[in-house]
Amino acid sequence: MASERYNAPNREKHWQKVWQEKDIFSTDTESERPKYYVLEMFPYPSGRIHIGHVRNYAMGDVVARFKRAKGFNVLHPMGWDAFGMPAENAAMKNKVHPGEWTYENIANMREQMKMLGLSIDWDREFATCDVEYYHQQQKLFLDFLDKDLAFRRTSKVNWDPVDHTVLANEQVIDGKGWRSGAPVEQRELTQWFFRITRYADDLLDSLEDLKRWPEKVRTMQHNWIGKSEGALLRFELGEQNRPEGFFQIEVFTTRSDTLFGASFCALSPGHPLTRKLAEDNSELAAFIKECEQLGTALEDIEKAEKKGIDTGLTVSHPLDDNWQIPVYVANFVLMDYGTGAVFGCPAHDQRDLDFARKYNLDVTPVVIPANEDPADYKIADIAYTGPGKLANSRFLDGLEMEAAKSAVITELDKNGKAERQTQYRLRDWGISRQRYWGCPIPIIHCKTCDIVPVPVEDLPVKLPDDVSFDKPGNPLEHHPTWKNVKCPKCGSEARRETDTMDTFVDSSWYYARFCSPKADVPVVAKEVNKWLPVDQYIGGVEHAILHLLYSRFFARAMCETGHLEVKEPFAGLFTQGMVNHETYKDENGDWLSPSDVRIEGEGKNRKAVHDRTGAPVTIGPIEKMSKSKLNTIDPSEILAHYGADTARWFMLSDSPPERDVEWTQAGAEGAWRFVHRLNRLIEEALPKLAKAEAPEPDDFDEAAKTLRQQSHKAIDAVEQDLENLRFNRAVAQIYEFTNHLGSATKSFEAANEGQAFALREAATFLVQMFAPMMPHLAEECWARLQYHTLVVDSPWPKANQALLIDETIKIAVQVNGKRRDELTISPDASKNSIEKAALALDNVKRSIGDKKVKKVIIVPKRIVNIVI
RNA sequence: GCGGGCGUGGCGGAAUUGGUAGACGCAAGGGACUUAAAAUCCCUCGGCCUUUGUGCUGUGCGGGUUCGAGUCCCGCCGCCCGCACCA
Repeated sequence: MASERYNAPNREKHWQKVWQEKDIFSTDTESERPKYYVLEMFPYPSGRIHIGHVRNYAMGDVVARFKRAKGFNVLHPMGWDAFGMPAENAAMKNKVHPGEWTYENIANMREQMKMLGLSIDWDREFATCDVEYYHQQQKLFLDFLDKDLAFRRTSKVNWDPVDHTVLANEQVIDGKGWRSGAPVEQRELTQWFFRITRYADDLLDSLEDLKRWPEKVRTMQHNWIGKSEGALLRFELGEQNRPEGFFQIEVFTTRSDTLFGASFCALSPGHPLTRKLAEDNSELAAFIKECEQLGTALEDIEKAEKKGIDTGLTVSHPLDDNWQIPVYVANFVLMDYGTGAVFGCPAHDQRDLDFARKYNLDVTPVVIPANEDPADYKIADIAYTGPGKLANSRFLDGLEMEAAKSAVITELDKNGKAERQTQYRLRDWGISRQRYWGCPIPIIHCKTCDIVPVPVEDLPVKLPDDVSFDKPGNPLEHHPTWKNVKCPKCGSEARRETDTMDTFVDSSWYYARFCSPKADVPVVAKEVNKWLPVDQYIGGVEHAILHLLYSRFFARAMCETGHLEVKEPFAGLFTQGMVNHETYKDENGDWLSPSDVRIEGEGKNRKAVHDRTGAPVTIGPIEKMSKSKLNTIDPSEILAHYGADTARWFMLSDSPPERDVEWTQAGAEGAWRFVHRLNRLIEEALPKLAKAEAPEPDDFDEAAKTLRQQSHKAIDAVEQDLENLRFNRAVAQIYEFTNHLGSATKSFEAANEGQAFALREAATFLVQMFAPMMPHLAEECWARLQYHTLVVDSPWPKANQALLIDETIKIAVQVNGKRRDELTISPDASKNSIEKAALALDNVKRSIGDKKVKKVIIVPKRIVNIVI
């Protein structure tokens, strides 16, 4: 009777075909059911799916299938984030066209993803490098331009002076270009920007409404926008040495209260005054050059040792003309934030303190903590940033910080030396990229008409196919004909904009495009307003700020340009953790792939050798899977061997989805065994089950009733876990329930009507509760249970509330916080009767001894604590 | 450097959100079945103790709040993510 071993890969193919033939996953656009839009962050088509993708898409698929079972009309699309640097790198390395490389990768990955059995509406698939997609994106750009949401200004880029090319931050390694090895320089280029700062306040305030976003993501975005209310202060330059045309330094500060603690002013290396001074100060010019070699990445700039140069200039203190303050140029002052200049108050800012110690500048505390005496309060190595009362500050002495801030601004405002100002850390979004493989910016530069948008009817501006990557730099720049065009306005010789858009632009509106993926407008209002916002968006935390903030900007910008009515694109967000794996190195210290490594022994004796040569291998730390460390697992081997259900189940088990997981062979095998166990269990239970259409009997014996309670509790618990994306807990529930059903299958009798019914109910529930996670096996079992339907179409069972309530519960009894016994009692027993019963327990009596009971704490349904 | 997060047995983790720490799974050990193996099934499984208990101890480390802390507060340590041109 025992069936053939379940051939998962084989049966999975079968069920995928059935779903496809019945067109199960095409979105029903006419449905009356409530909509539910599930979206996972779409993948970059690197060529092969990654186990992290399996985790991400398995989660999304569980949500999609679960919501479908709950009666929603589900939209669950998939596409490709297909523009970007890797395609160009491949082109340079392998002489293959980026487009060809990308589409080939997409084909491979699509095939792999289809093996996962995802409930995706593949009819809506697109790649961002499809002309049809970027055509619409170019229209959006022109609309943004119209509303002044797109504009040009200069900004700095990393410049490789040998390759004559712009470098991405990740291409700058220790201040040198990754290919040429030449020290990077900074260059000012005129580039295109999106005016995200227009919505700074709205992007900030609306975070509060995103109730189904992780708190940490909201906090990160809040800090990223970085609204700070402060003051703009003006320091007059001393007449000595000051360059022509410069009279003052403007400084933004949130700590105007510390103005009497100022001991220096510092300019950014990029400040106009710095530039001017450097013209005839070679030391300063060299310093600027040194700063520029750090590249444009903020991280590198802030990690660098704090350094400065005394310019020899002084400014007068805004509140005392006789007080001269030295002016430095410092590498930690950012040109992009505030005014590019700061005043330093070393006592109350750590960076300023470090700088002051290095250059022997005064450190005068002006804010004194409550428990300190102003007369002898000194700052050592740590700046004091907390609250306190002002001291050493003339008319401010004794004031609280906030009062002092106001007092300073009010005083300075009288003679125009200060005004209140709000600053944001958020900067406008630079979208220009000097690269080929991106969406062309639809602009023509004409000598007479200046910037001319490409007329909508002339769109799309297609990327030319005949490009060469032999020369470093942007192939569009070198293209002989593409670049040269006639001006659409005056007809004279003009040239195309050769910058393409940041790939973040592509991913900032794809969620909207999925609602009408074939339309010849960016979005069809009726569709997009019906489906948006995305009800559940799932992806990695690494996108917590940029991608999600840009998408929120785009929705707003698309509202302003009349495309959308929904300004928040993602109502629910879930950020899943990464998949990690052990790392391995051979004797030469080179990384090894897990597939080349054989593990021997267990626990402390565990060691690794090279699979083919037997050479010893060092087991390294468990790290994020990355190509450079070779610790990636190719899911296609897993899929071919164990099947999709095993891979999906394992990725959903154990680890909470928001946390990282480690891929282990043992874990995969455990999941695989469970697949077989379920299959066997249904097989074994079959002869004892009531008929599919059998009515509910009037009577159930104790055993049948217990199983029914377990079934209903399990379906209820799994429902709640899936609703809250706690997949690991749902998995544990299912394991536990499977154990119950396993015992019942052994002892129950087919002839006992109540037992047969309870058993069928349990088996049915079990299949339905694991169906979202292991959909293929579920169809297999569903068919075996003689239902002539598909489990994918079956509605989620409703738990019977009456079966969820226990007649008695156990609560712990503590004496002085230590557990001494437990009490079995009715869940609605009164406090009084609980206390009586608890005090009557032998163990409790012994623990109390002859001591006096001081207090009895009773939390109904939870605990009793007797304090003696 | 700045911002955010995480830390519980050999391992992944659970803990009704302040109420019996270790559910469930993996690994391991023992046993059953088998000519044998695989598969399967059953049992044990945080640490300590010449007191095996109604015992002590235990959630990264050190303090604190509370009748009660893995959970809250303060201070450390370690790891991870982001930092605007990787996607």
